[in-house]
Amino acid sequence: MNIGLLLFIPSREVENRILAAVVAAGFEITQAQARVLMRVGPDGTRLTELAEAAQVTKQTAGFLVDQMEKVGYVERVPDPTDGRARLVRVTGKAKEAVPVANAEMARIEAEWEQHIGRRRMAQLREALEMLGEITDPYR
Amino acid sequence: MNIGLLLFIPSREVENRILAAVVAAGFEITQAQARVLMRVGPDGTRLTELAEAAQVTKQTAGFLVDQMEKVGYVERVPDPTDGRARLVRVTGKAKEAVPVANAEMARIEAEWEQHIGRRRMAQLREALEMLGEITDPYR
DNA sequence: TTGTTCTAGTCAGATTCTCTGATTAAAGTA
DNA sequence: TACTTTAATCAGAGAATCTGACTAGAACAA
Repeated sequence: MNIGLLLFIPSREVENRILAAVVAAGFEITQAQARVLMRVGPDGTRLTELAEAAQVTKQTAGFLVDQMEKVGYVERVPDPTDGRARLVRVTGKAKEAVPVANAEMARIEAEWEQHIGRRRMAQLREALEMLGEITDPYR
Repeated sequence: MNIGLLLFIPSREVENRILAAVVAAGFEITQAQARVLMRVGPDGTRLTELAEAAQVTKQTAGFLVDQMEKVGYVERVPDPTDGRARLVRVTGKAKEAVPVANAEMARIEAEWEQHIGRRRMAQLREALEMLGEITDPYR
């Protein structure tokens, strides 16, 4: 079976479940917004970088950041090192969602480990980490 | 690092590259259409099943099948076992894209194997196949 | 057989996401 | 200074997706 599909299925499972958990906890956020939000670094990240990391155009990233800014999940602050740029930063409000997401993620990982075993789970993660080195445009 | 993201990145890489290869070969198809098309079985598949497998609503699946039908990649035939249903079938025209997609997939897998090694590649596939058992709504 | 309920698919309408192309302002460079 | 590049935004359009309502056939219960 096609490894692209094999990757896609659990990837979507994780996305769906984490989003559902976060939304159930009262946060108003969409999948597309979350994909961008996930890529915001601890000290803020430029829009252009976000766009590249999330693999969308700057316009799309800007659109999603606009929405998240409106509901207060991110803020834009001037970049002190470059007058043209602004840094997108995650606010405290959005950070409250992190433990919710982590809890659901832990639940999923536990289920998976239950099914495929601890050894294979570790191998899966190792292989994926390495693949990230050549496929993640963020690095 | 979040395993959802770790899965998402290479998954999108595969999608992007296969789509690009197929489009470059002269086929007019989109990512969303391809995701549905991939799930059509050898003897045809009902729209409802396609929707479930591709994790979209019936309306969305219908919309995408309409488009693919217009350009001749699929056809709808009555389901002999159920007067309400119709089977979506892949046409010969669309099947011509399969070797193109397979070739690109092979190229990607070779690159990956180059980077992570044959053993890890096999472990990755094994783990993903097993995960599919509990996460693939098609099965 | 005859209702009643369920299922497959479609229609209508709206929202969300995403893109291409053009523009502005600040940096970098010759 | 003048030219080129870069970060971000504006404007407009197209693609993908959804919710809700509907039709026709199937399944089932009395």
